[in-house]
Amino acid sequence: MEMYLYAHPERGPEPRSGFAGKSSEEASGEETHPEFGCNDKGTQREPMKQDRHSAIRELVAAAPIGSQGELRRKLVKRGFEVTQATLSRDIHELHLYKGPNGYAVPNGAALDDGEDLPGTEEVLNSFGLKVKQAQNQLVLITTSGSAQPVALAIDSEDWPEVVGTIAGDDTVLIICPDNKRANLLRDRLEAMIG
Amino acid sequence: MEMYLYAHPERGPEPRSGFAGKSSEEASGEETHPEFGCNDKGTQREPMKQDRHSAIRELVAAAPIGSQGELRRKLVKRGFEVTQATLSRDIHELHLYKGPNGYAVPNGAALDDGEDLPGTEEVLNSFGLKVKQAQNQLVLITTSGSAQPVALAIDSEDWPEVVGTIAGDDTVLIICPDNKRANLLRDRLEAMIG
DNA sequence: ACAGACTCTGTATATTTATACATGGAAATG
DNA sequence: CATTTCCATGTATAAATATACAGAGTCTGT
Repeated sequence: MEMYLYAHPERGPEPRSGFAGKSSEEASGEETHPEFGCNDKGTQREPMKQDRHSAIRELVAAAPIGSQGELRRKLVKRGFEVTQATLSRDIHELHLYKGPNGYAVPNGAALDDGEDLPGTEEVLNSFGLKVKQAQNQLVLITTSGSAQPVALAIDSEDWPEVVGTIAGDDTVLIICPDNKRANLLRDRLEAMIG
Repeated sequence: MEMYLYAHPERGPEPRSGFAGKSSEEASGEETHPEFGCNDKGTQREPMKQDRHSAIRELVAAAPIGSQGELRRKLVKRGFEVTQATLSRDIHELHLYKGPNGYAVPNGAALDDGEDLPGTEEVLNSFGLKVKQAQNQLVLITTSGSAQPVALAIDSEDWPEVVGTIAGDDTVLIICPDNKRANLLRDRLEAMIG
């Protein structure tokens, strides 16, 4: 949900899921033992959470961790006594992902609801320099370092004249179905470059 | 553990998780209804699973899907009648990740465990989305950030139909000797994507 | 020092996900 | 054709994850 250190669009309440039995992981009774009553962590102010988060990041990066119970055991070995509930929250706060190989740190790509599409016309007008054609291929020259965003904008247009784009640093290669449509697209792009 | 087609270092039995109540998602009783007895899918051979997988990829890419129940409802709207159990398996087979924004397609950047070349079939199955052809050129769309590793895998195959490849962020351009062989290669790649 | 606002966390439980079994159909075998 | 093998999938249920509540420290202002 919170999108990490980014835009944070956030929408609904975003429910998560549940818990129940004892779990084969924790085997014997040892899951719920930090005394009982309730809180007690205040041992040394509160930097504890920070450290725990760091530890989690390390552990997750080091070896595949498939469940919060497993993570909990590893944390205990490092001296962090916490319950599964807290780990669930930690994982949420750290924006970790869970996949085939257990938990993983986020790798960019996650931007789902990002609404920051600048608009092809705008981007081209700002960074586009010129367009050249070679049969069904178009080579779009942009200002240094802008090829990537420009290609992204073009891709998002979903134009039928565009089969695909590949961007370098200041060059975007656009593959068109055929010469005819490459021509068409070239005119359109040139118009946008102004 | 079926392990499927992938590198999957996977260690032990790798347990997953559970299920229990009725879930607010499915509200009234309608989750478990496809008759009962058992199988019945054999309707039209078996391409059904393939289509379902494609649909899942699309839905997941289109909007944030936070649970399998939610995914199930969207699939039903598209005509796919399946149970949560099947979706759990599908998601496993598609190597999808679940994060702050719901399910997401895998990101090539996460390939840090294995040291050996993953193998074209595995990589394509995980990151390949679709193939388009423009004359003697093929444009392979991959999940965000996975083009590089996919291109690498294809290059290492040393196929005679491949003259060369160039990879961007989510697009791989493959140059073939001629249209005929581009066609041949396209079919092969599509088969590997599933 | 006390009340109010916050934060962090545990407990108990609701929700979600993964799996052990079992079934039925298609394709492969004999 | 009967038998054996796979495969995809449903059902029931175990396992895992998220959350509603509530309590205990910490701060702050009065």
